[in-house]
Amino acid sequence: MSDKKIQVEEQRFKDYLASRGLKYTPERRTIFWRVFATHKHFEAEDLLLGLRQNHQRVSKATIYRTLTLLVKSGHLREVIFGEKHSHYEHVHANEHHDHLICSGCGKIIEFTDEAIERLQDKVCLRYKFESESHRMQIHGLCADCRK
Amino acid sequence: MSDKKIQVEEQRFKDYLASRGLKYTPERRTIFWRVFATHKHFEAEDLLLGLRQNHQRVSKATIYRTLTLLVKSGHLREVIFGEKHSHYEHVHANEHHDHLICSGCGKIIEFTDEAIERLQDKVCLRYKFESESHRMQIHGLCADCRK
DNA sequence: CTCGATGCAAAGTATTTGCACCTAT
DNA sequence: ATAGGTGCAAATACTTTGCATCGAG
Repeated sequence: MSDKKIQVEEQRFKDYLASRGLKYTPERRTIFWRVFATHKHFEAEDLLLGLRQNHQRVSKATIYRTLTLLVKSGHLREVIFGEKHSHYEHVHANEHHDHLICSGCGKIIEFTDEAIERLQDKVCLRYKFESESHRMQIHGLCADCRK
Repeated sequence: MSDKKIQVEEQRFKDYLASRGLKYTPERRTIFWRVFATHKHFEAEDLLLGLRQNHQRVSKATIYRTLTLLVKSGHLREVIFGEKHSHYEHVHANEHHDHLICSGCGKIIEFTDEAIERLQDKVCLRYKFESESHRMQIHGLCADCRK
């Protein structure tokens, strides 16, 4: 994502906060920019370490509190990959993807498949179920690890 | 599942244990039968409470240790429904199903869809990925909760 | 009789919360 | 000025582990 686009997102975040009387503090800005500085999935711990290496010290509590806000504001999505802690990824409008998770090297490959999306909608219809979100994960070995 | 079938599974479990020099203790038998006495998804805590109500006291540690064994022996499958703790379900040979999870009442609806399964295989081919297992979950509102 | 199993309590992980002090608005 | 935010340490929730004792094979 370009800096330009990140700034647009940042404004959306500021607006979100302002609209409910919350504040855009230096800590929140620091976390916001670190989160959008990378495009990989990450965990709370990764974020903490990344900030430390940049000599930007923010407490664990604030990181968790801010991640929660970023999920509520629609900037992040929480994903659980069979582990007991959360992973986060950016939300990109109009794009849904699923994951292939390699049990060999831990690599996470994203893919999109329109046909699967449509079939999921059909399943919902069949059960009169109103879908809010969905996720699909395939665990196995990636091409490299199969060799 | 009929008692007859459960006994067959129990034998498989005994064999599994025997084959690696492990023992079929009264505690393990107690847990085994409770696990197969119901067909719903359950959590470690449910199991503990269920046993308590039956005046069968088994320690939490043993429950966790035995659940791990039942997963390894292929009797149970571990599923995570967006919460941070595990849910378990029986493994039935040759049957794979996915889940609709109602965010209103917490109900979990199982469904199978052959077309989706086939498309998942195609995705794996596309990425030269060797699938070991997969799961799909759709979160939303069930028919009852939509009213 | 022996090695694995059990219960308990303590230790781990990942995350949340209470509180006194601080600061963006 | 004041409601909301921060860091810290303690609390929580779920699960695992160390250890002394027990019991299945």
